[in-house]
Amino acid sequence: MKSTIDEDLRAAGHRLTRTRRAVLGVLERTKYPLSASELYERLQKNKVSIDLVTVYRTLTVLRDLGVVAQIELHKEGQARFEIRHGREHHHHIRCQVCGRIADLLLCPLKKLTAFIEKETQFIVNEHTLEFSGLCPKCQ
Amino acid sequence: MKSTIDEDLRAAGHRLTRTRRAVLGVLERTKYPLSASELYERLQKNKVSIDLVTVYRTLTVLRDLGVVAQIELHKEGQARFEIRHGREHHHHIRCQVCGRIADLLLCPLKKLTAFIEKETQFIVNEHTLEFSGLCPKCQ
DNA sequence: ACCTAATTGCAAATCTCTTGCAATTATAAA
DNA sequence: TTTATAATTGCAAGAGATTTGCAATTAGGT
Ligand SMILES: [Mn+2]
Ligand SMILES: [Mn+2]
Ligand SMILES: [Zn+2]
Ligand SMILES: [Zn+2]
Repeated sequence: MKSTIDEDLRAAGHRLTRTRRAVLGVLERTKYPLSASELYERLQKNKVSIDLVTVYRTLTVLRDLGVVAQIELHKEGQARFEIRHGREHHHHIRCQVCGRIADLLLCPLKKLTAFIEKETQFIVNEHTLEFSGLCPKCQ
Repeated sequence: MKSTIDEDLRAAGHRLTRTRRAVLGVLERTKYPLSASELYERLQKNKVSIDLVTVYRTLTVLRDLGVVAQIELHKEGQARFEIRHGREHHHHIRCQVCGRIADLLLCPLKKLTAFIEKETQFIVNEHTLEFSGLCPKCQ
């Protein structure tokens, strides 16, 4: 039933290279979604030399495979990515002052999605749900 | 109780100029959120000559005043704006094929917001909720 | 009419993300 | 192992959206 990331990549004709392993490693170790440039910085700290372009291309591949999720937070101007493989679908809240992002381990949109499909006659494939406000420290 | 857009602008030390009136006019007449460049094109068709930079600056002012809402749809890469003043808070669904955007005249997040505030200790100020899928014509 | 602050246009800069292309590398067939 | 083929990567350049600097214009109040 469940496949490994390596299997997912190979099934699509891709390879799990050293650089991809490094990108996945950083994402696995981080508990909130990272932007491409943040990821790039962390790789450099880890003495892993990968061009920023390669980070983007890697994220595109992993996102298209469904291994990582692309998340766009309100007014951030840059996409963020986090591991999706083997994790529960969830949403986030972001502090407008310090930028801290916390997971919301829930999704309340099952019923609403069915309702919207009936009302609009659209087929709903995706949704984004994001909150922002003030974290405990910044209040 | 209710203020006019003109009053809102003046209260903040701004002026309701001809160009701002033109921007607001286009937004009033359009039933879905427009990007800055779309707005710019429509102004040109209306023989209103306003620089794209001015469109951006106008939208920033109106957004900060709460007169228009800034909406970011998943993977669109550009912000959209629609009149908020005097309208009900609501959300949208976008067709992944033709790009058509429809209003969803609902918001199911009152209770969830209270729950999240209790759970995370954040104060929630904003949320974004967006759906995407296939519209009836593109299925 | 005069003063001051707000507004605007134009050019240039930023930021994020993508593309072209040649060099490198992984994988598997021969 | 050698060879062929396709995937991967880096570097330079390009694109698209949005912002900034600055001088010229304009709106409103006194
Ligand atoms: Mn998360
Ligand atoms: Mn709307
Ligand atoms: Zn969800
Ligand atoms: Zn809502």
